[in-house]
Amino acid sequence: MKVGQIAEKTGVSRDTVRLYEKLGLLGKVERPYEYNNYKEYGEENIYRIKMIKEMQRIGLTLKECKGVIVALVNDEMDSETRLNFIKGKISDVEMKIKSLQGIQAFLQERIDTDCAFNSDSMIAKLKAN
Amino acid sequence: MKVGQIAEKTGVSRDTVRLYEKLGLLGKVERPYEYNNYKEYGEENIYRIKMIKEMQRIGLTLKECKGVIVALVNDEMDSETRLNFIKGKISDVEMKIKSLQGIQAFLQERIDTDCAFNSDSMIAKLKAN
DNA sequence: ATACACCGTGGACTATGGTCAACGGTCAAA
DNA sequence: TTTGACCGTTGACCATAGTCCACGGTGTAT
Repeated sequence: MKVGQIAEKTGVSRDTVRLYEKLGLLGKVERPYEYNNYKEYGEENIYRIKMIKEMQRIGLTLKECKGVIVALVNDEMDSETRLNFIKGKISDVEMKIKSLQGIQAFLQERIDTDCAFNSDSMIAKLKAN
Repeated sequence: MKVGQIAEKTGVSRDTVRLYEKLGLLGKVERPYEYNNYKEYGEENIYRIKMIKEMQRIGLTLKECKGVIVALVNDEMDSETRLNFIKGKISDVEMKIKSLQGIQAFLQERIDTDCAFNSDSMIAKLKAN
C-alpha cells in the first residue's frame, strides 16, 4: 500500500501515517520501486494504526503505544520481560477502568438524584461556600 | 488558601494551579488582602483539582474537564441540558471502558497463551509477513 | 535591616501530536 | 505532452499542558 491508501483505510491523514512511521510505530515500510522512491506500507500497519488510535483514545501517548506494540511484536524480548510488561499494562488498564467506573457512578448519581437541584455532596465539593 | 498551600495539598505545581485558574477550571479565587494582591483559593478547588487529575488520567483534555465541571456546577443550566450533557458523558465513559476491557482481554490472552511464542493471530496482525 | 520564603505577572521554553504549505519528482489518462 | 493526482522531504505552524525564569513586591524571623 502507498501512503494515501493506508491513510484512507485507517481514517488518518497521510501526514499522520508518516509521523507514526518516523516515530517507529509501524512495521514493514519499504521502497521497492526502481523509478521512484515511493514507500510501500505492509498490511499489518492498518491494524497497528487502528490499535494506536484505540490506545490513544484511552489516554496512552504515542510513546506508550510504541512500548506496547514493541513488547508484543519483539521476538527478541525474553518471555519473562514481556510477561512483566504485559502484567504492568493490565494493571494500568484495570486502574483506568476503576477510575472510569467511579466517574460513571458519579454521573449516574447525578442523573438519579434530581438533576435540577444540586444538593448533592459531591457537587457541593466543587462549589464555593 | 494561598497558591502554595493548594499546590501542596493537591500535588500539582503552583504554576499548574494558576494555569487551571486562568483556563477557568477553578471556583472561588479572590484577593481579599489590603496590603498585597495575594490570591485566596476556596476549599472547593482542592476537590476540583483532584477531579481534574482523575479525569485527565483517563484521557480528558482540560477543555473537556471544564465542560464537565461547569455542567455539574452551573445552576443556570437548565436540567434538560444538564441531563443530556451528563448522559453524553456517561456514554463516552462507557465506550472508554469497553475499549479498555478489549485491551485488557487482548493482553490477558497474551498471558494465557505462552508468552514465549507469538503464534497468536492478533500479534500476527501487528507483524509483517 | 537583612535574609529567605513566599506571592503575582509575563514571557520564553518544552514535549506531544499533529496539520499545512512549498518544493520537486512521478504516474497515468487524455 | 500536458494535466491532475499522487509521492517524499523539509520546515513552519498550531493547540495542549504544562515548566521555568526573571522581575519586583510581601511577610516574617533573626
